[in-house]
Amino acid sequence: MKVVFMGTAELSCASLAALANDKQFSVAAVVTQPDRPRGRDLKPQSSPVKVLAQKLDLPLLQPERARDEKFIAALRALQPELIVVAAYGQILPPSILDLPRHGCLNVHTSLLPKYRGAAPIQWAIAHGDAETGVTIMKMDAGLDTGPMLAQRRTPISPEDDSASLHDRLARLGAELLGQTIPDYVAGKIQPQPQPADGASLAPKIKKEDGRIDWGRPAQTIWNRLRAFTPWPGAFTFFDGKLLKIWKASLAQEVSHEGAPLHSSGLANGTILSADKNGILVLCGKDALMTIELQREGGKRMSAAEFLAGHALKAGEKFE
RNA sequence: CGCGGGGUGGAGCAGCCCGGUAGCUCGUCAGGCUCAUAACCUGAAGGUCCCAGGUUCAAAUCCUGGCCCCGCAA
Repeated sequence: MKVVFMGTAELSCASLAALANDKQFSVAAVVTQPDRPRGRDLKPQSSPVKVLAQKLDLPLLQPERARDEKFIAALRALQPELIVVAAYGQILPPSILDLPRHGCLNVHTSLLPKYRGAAPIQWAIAHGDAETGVTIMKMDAGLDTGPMLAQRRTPISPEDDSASLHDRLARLGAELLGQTIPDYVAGKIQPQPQPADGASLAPKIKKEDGRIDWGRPAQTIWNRLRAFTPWPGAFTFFDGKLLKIWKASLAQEVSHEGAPLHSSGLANGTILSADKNGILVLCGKDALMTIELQREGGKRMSAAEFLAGHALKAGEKFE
């Protein structure tokens, strides 16, 4: 069956690979975003999908805008029977959605209708959800509102951050896609409308989302830290410099000099202790044990390494 | 040439502005203390100060050119 694949991010690559490796599919073209300035020199860089497509020796299309008439004409000329979309990064017009006989399928990394939008993985962790998953749906004109074909769940563990969950969901999505398409095309799966209840949006993450608000409960900060790792990273300021926190653990029932924390009178963000186990920081509720961090311009390192070169004393504050 | 920080014993940093014996915290090793320890005390080993030129009586330090790492930005 002739398919066209549309994707841009790293997440898309597993799905593209699955399609390309499966003999029942023939990938007529790969559509990805144009090369964008990236990296330290701000030079245009290929998207991960472009790199993979070139490696697989697949035809590549990089329209500036997906709704461009010329691009749509080119797409139509390929006569795809199905279009598969995964983290492409542009809204597709109805003329594309209706172009292939079997429509457009999308791999979305959440249990729809929860977390529609750009950053479902991150928000599932940030909200402390016990599980998330991946959904294959038939695209319609709305934002991730199309009827669903298949879903698969995965638990979110305390060790998960967005990087680990991303990789797992990318794999799951690719697997599920390969299993679902044949049944769908054969008419064995009827797309089911998304439930009206439980819908929510997972908006794009902004840099500022990574800024730690020490006034929040440690549990919340910890969830957000894992959600925003590796990007944009959970960060705070110390000594006027940006300080990223890569890893931390929750420290509940902490006391300060024998007294419960909330009556200590200390400001949120205050360093309660600093030793090789980590840097313990007071939060709105409980405390956060910082165990891996990185100063701006510096390398990522353990708290013990950091403390060897930066004299941190109890009582100083993270801002 | 988008902006900026950095490369100093094994790790993390100071010293550089204002050239003149390379220092700190930790690790390692040896000894001591201890029922014992990741604790404490004493001592020791370990460095082409990223590379190549230049200036100078003298360069980690000043100048020029490279290489590498990182933050911002995307």
